[in-house]
Amino acid sequence: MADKSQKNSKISLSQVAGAAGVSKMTASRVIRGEGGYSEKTRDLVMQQVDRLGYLPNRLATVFAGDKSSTFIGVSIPDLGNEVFAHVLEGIDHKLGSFGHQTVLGLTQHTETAEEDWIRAVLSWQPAGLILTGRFHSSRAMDMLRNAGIPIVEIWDLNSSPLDMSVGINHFDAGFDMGRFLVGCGYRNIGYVGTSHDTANAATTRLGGFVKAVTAGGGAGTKQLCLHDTAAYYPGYYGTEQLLTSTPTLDCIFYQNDAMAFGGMQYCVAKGRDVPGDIGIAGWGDLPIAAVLPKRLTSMHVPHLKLGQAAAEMMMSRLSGEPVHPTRDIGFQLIPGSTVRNQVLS
Amino acid sequence: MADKSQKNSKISLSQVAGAAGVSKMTASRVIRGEGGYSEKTRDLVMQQVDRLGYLPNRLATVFAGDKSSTFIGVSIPDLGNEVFAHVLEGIDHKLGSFGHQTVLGLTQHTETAEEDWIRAVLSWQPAGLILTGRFHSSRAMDMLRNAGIPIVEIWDLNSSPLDMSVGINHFDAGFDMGRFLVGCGYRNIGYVGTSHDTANAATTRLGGFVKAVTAGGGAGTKQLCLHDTAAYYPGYYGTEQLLTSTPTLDCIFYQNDAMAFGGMQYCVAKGRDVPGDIGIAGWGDLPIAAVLPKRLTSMHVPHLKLGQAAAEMMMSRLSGEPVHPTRDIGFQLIPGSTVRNQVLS
DNA sequence: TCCCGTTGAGTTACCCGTAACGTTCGGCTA
DNA sequence: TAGCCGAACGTTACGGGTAACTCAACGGGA
Repeated sequence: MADKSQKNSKISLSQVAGAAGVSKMTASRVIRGEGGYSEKTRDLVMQQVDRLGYLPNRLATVFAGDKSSTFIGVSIPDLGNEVFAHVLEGIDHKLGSFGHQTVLGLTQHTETAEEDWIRAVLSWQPAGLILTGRFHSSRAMDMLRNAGIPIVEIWDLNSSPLDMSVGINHFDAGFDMGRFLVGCGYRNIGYVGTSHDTANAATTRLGGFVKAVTAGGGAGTKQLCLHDTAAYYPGYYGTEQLLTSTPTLDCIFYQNDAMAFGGMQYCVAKGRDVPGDIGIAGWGDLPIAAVLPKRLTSMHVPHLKLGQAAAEMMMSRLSGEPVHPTRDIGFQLIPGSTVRNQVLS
Repeated sequence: MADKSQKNSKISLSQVAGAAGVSKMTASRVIRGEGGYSEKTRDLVMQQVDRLGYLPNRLATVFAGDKSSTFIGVSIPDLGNEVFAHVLEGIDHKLGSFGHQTVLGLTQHTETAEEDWIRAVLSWQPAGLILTGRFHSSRAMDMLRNAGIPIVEIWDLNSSPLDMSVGINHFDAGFDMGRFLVGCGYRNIGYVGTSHDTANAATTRLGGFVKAVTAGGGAGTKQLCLHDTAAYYPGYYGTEQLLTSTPTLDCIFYQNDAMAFGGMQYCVAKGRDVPGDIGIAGWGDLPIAAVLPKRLTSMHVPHLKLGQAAAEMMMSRLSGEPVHPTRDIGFQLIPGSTVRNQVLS
C-alpha cells in the first residue's frame, strides 16, 4: 500500500481505478462527478484519489475529446511599459475566474517573435488567442486563420479584425491630443517616442497627431524616434536631443507618460518652466500621476478594463454566446497642468 | 485539391501523409528531420505540409513519448508592482529562448489563489514551476512534492527550498537598511507598507529592519500596514495617516519605491523638507529614479537578472545538468539623497 | 412467474503522434 | 547468381482519458 506513494511519477487514472478495484471508466465517472455510480463506489475511488494524490491529466482529456483546452495564449509586446502590465493583469484575472489559464508571450514589438510564439502556442491546441496589435506577419495570419479558434486583437482597435477586437482608435486619440495642444496655442510641437521595425499603435497615434497639428496651423511636427525602450530615462535624454537640435519648440508630445515624465524632469533640471516655457503631454495616465503636484497632460485609457473586456469577449465566444466583433473601450483626455490653459475659440 | 484547404479543423499527420502518399511514420520522420528518408519523399511531404498548413500537435507528442511538455508555470503575486513585471519579463525571455512557454498565474498575494492555480497548472503536465515566495499552503506543498518536476522558488531566498531557490535574503536586506538609517542618526523611524493575510518577503524584511533599528538604539518602529496595493497613492495617504498620528517621526521606510515616492510627495506638498525634516527610504530602485533630481534612498535588486537566473536554473535542471539548489542574487543599498548623510562612527 | 426498466459497472474504439520493430528492394560481393 | 546488407519505408502497439455501447443484477408490476 504505502510503497506506491513513494513513486514520484505521474499517477494515472487506471492506477487509481486499479487501487480502488473498479474500471477506468467508473473511476473517470466518479472523478468528473457525472453520476452513474453508487455512493460506496464513489467513496472507494475518492479515497484512492486522495491517497495517491491523483491529478487528472488535462492533456489527455483534450486529446481524447478533441475539444479545446482551457488555456488562452496572450501576446504582449513588453512588460517594461506599465500599461501592458495592467492590461495583462486584467486579462489574467478574468480568465482565471472562468477557470482558464494564460500562456504568455512577450514579443518585444517584433513580428518575427510573435510569429514564432504563435506557432509554438498553437501546437498546444489553445482554446483561443489574445494578441496585442493588429499587425501580424503574413505567415502568422495564415496560421491564425487556419487555427479555427477565437482570437481577440487588443489595444489597437481593428475595425475589420481577424475575429474580434477591443481597444481604442489610436489615430483618433492622437488626433484629439493634437487638436487639444493646438487649441492651447502651441504651434511648434515636437514628438519623442521609440521606433520599431514594424507598424504599431504608437505609429498610428502619431499619424493622427501630426494630421491634427498640421490641420490646426502648426508647423510640421519635429519627431524624434529613439531606438530604445519607452521609459523614463530615454524620455529624459530624448528631450535633451530634441531641444538641442530644435530649441524653438514650445511643446512636446511623448509616446507615453514615462517618457513625458522623464522629459519634464529634464526641463525642470535645465530651469525651464513647465508649462510656461514649454508644454509637456504624455500618454496613458500612469498611477504615479495621483501623487504628483502637477497633473501630467495625458490620455487616459482604462487598461485594466481593456484586459477584462478582452477576456470577457473570449469567454463569451467560447461559450457560444453571440459577441459583437469589435468593442471601443474609449479614452479620455486629461488636460492636466503641464500645458497652458486652452485658448477658447 | 483546393477544396481541402477550406477545412478549418485541425490537419493531422495522417492527412499530410495521405496527401503525400506515404505512411504516417514516414511523414513523422520527415517533419522531425530525423533522417531515414529520400530527398524525393522529403519534398513530397513538406509540400503537403505547406499546402495544408499542418502544425504538429504537441499534445500528442507529449502523450506518445511520455515526455513532459514545454510549459513552465510561473506564479507572480501581481503586476501592479513594477518589480514583479520585470522579474516576469526576465523569466519569459529566457524561457522563450529555450523554446519553452510561460503559463502565468497571478496569485494576488494569497495562498488559496496560488493553490488553485497550482492544481490547474499541474494538470497540464508542465515541465517545471517557478513560484514567487517560499510560503505555500500545505496542500500546495503536497502537490508540489508529488509532481516530481523541477521547482524554482524565487524572490525570497529559501535556504532549504522545495527544490531550487533564487533571490535575496530579505531579513538581511531589511536589517541592512535599518542599520543604515540608524547610522544616519535617525531614531524615530516609521514604516508604511501593506498587509496581507499570509507571510511574505515584505514581512520578513520588516522583521530584519525592526531588529536593526531596535539594536541600534532606535525607538520601536511605528508601523502602518494598509489594506491596499503597494502603490503611489497608498504611500501618499499612508504617510498622512502615520505623520498625523505620530508627528515626531524623523524618518519613514516604505515597502517599496512607489509608496516611498508617494510619501515623499506628501511631505513636499505639506512643506516638509526631505531629508532636512524627514528622511525617506524605499525599496526596489525603480527606473523612475534615473530622472528624479534627488535619488531616492532605496535598495537595488537586479530584477531582470533574477528572473533570468530562475529560468536558467530551470533549463539547466531540465537538461540534466547539475544545479546548485540555491542562488543568492544579491542586493545593493542605494544611499540616495532622501536621507541625511551618514554619521561616521 | 415472467418481463421489463433501472442502476451500476465493464468493454471497445478512438484521439495523434512516436518507439520499436518488420518488410521490401536495390546494389554489391563472393 | 545466391547471399547479404542496409536504406527506405510500413505496421503495430501504446499512452490517459472519454463517448458510446454492452451487459449483469435487481426489483416491481402484471
